[in-house]
Amino acid sequence: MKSKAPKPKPLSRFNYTVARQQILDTIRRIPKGKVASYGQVAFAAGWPGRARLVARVLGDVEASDGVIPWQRVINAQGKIAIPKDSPGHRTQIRLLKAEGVVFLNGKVSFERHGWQPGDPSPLLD
DNA sequence: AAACTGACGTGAT
DNA sequence: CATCACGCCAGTT
Repeated sequence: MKSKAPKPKPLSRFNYTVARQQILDTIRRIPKGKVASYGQVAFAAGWPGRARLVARVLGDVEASDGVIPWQRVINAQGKIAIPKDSPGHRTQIRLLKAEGVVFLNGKVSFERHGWQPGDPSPLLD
């Protein structure tokens, strides 16, 4: 059998405004020195399977959203999701290194820095 | 309305 | 480990 069935998800008309707020709140809970993948954030925010929604929200994020530790969200491969050439790419690496995140071969080890929703929520860090 | 575009994820090659 | 192909989702063209 080759079915993959990661179990999509029914769900009906969601509200981008609401979803965005939940996603940003979730990201705010990631402690300094830790990282989470897009899919992980989506799941923790209550939108399983919406990794791309998280990406979109982060892309739209502005100063008006307050302090969002956006740099702590990377892809499931432990790599920076922003295009290599983009200036944001280097910025993200700089910010993460500044908080103690270690890069090995351009990748972050979830084993070492992976955030778990059960961890204490600094809520400010 | 159809096609295209991504700061995604996963399994196969 | 690098690529590719798909699946998925919401916003843009």
